Amino acid sequence: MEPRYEPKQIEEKIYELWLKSKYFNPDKLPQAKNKKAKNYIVYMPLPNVTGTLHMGHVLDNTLQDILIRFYRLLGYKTLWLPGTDHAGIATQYVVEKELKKQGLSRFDLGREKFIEKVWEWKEKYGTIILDQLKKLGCLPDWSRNRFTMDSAYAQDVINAFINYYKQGLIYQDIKTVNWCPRCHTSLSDLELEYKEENANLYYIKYDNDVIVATTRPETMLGDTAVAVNSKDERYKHLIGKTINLPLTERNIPIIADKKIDPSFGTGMVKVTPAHDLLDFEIAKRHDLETIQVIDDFGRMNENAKEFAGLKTLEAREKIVQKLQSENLIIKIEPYNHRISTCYRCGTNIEPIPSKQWFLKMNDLAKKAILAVKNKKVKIIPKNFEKIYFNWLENILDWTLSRQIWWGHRLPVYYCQINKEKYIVSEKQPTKCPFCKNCKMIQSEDVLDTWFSSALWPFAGLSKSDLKKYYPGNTLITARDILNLWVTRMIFSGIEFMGKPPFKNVFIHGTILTKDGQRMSKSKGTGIDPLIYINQYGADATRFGIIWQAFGQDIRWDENAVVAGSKFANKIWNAARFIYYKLDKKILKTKHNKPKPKTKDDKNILTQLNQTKKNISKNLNDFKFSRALKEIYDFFWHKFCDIYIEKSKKQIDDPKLNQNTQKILIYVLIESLKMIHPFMPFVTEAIYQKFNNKKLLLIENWN
RNA sequence: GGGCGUUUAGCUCAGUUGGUUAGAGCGUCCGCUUCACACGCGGAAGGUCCCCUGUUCAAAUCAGGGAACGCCCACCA
Repeated sequence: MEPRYEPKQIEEKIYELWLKSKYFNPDKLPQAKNKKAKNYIVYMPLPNVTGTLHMGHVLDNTLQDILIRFYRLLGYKTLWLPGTDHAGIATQYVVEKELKKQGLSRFDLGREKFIEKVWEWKEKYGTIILDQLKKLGCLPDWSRNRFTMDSAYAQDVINAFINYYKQGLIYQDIKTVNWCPRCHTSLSDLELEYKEENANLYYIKYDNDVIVATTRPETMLGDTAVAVNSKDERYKHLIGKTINLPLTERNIPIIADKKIDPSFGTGMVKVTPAHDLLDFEIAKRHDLETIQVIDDFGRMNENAKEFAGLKTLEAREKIVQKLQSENLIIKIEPYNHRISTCYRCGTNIEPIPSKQWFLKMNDLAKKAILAVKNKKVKIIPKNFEKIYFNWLENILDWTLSRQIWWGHRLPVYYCQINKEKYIVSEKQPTKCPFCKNCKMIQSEDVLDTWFSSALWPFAGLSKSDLKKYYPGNTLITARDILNLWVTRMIFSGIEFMGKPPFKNVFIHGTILTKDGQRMSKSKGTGIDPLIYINQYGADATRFGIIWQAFGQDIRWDENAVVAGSKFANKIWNAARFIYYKLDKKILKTKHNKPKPKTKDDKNILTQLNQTKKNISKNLNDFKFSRALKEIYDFFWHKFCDIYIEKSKKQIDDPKLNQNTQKILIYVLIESLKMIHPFMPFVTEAIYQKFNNKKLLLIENWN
């Protein structure tokens, strides 16, 4: 053994050993023969095929790997199901960015060619993260790896859609929805991000008595009413009157609605049902007309008359100028507010009316709420349950359809003659039931990518696996996708499998930079974890991240990785001491629990026992950092600093020599087992020096 | 506007049900190349536990109030 632990030379070989063993597959484990062996199942949060490993993946997957390795040692049949997500908008966006470098848009290529490009991208980059996970030492069941667009998976997606449709939960409607003019698609409420914007609040005189305040004057061309609060004494006399909408020939009514806040602006609000979600609601209540003035690409349309063709911001300027020339702008005051943007490309969202498919959420939400209330699913830490309930209790119907090209197309087929007529069908219909003649055309829309990822816990498993490996035990993920993904998996699982897909949801922290900023590629604050893996080794990197992962926010500190590499070296050297100090006979015999002969013997064996218990308890409670500190403290300060030092003298004593050797090797092997889930490479490498007949991977915890 | 979280050593963080001199890693200082490890060993310095008030024999810990920072949610145009 070298005096220094060199991870680079060892990690790859060790990983090969594990791969060869096939022990990542629960059916190939020694305990698979034991009918009483229980399952421990973790479904990996699907990495997107867009990118590369980041610190969040490192944390997320290390935690999962720890659990799987720990429960495998305990004798469970462990399944860690890996896969990748086609990640609709996200992947489409990165491929579009690639195309843009050549001056092309997806529309230049057309749908088929573009999708070919995306598949090329997927083939090229789809496995990068999975390969990186191998470097990290993560060992999911590679034999069961899935992609969310595999044909079996796609079939489950279609089945799910049809199932919901048959129950009457899916419907088509025209609503004002969140629209990304760049991605050219609708978005669900969860797919928005908010940005602070320094804007202006324009006070516009619509009539001598009617002054409205707005941040978006350009939408006024689509106004179909002015609204006041029905209790607002100032304006009671105006309700029911009709005024002329400036810059147009149209007359619009003044209406009363409870949602109007009398204290904002003048207390009078322009109502633009086509371009504001609240206004759309108000219009529904008052049966107002919807006039669209902004098109899919964020430009003014023909309804905007002389302003047609202008981008919204240009139109805003022009319209304000014109209003000013007519003395209709009373004042302009600076106003900060939050605007919604597309969570993938950052473009400002434009609410526009659009025909989309929706999933009724009421009943599904109730089931998901109940699952947590009845403790069928536990969310840890518990305060996240509030976020979960809050979202579900105020839920709106889910906009399922997207107008992008990369994804699962809706199993909806339209008649070519009567284009409003459609059927929902698993396969391309042979005959159109409406005109009896045409070849029906499949909907151009694809499903929200989260609709398919919501099915992951069962769509990722084969039929025979479903019986064995559903539901799972634990889901580990970050808080930002709790509702986007976890909640939807829960109600999908209940809906299609009759049971929630897992019992525990553990939400870990978010990794920030040392000065508390969010890590992000665009800000340049992201750190590539491979730097640490290459410099310090995978074990040290894992150690570093778990060491810090106590709370919800983790300010990344490289020093923890340094501590990890020192610890790996310490373990290596303690083993090296024992390896060279002990009689070869004792090394090779089975290491049964020895009896203590001295006070120091007794202490170390007691402490070992206690540490083992503490680790089990902490891992059971998802207190990973705590467990790591336990074993760190035991191994370094109790075993190395005290016992190994004392053992040097005991070995010199003929009466104690043999027994002390037995204790040394026993405590070492037991420690390797405890450290293994956290630092799998160095522990397995050492174990192989002592016993190359078996893998530490499948040792017995007790 | 609602909800949540954080605030402890120079830095990153522990501190479980209130109980001796408040801990770890990294850093700093001093000593040591001792035959597992200098990525080491032995030792040391370093804290108004954010502030105020209260409960208590006893508060980093509990209660009330406040401040700073951060996050999430919401249809104030």
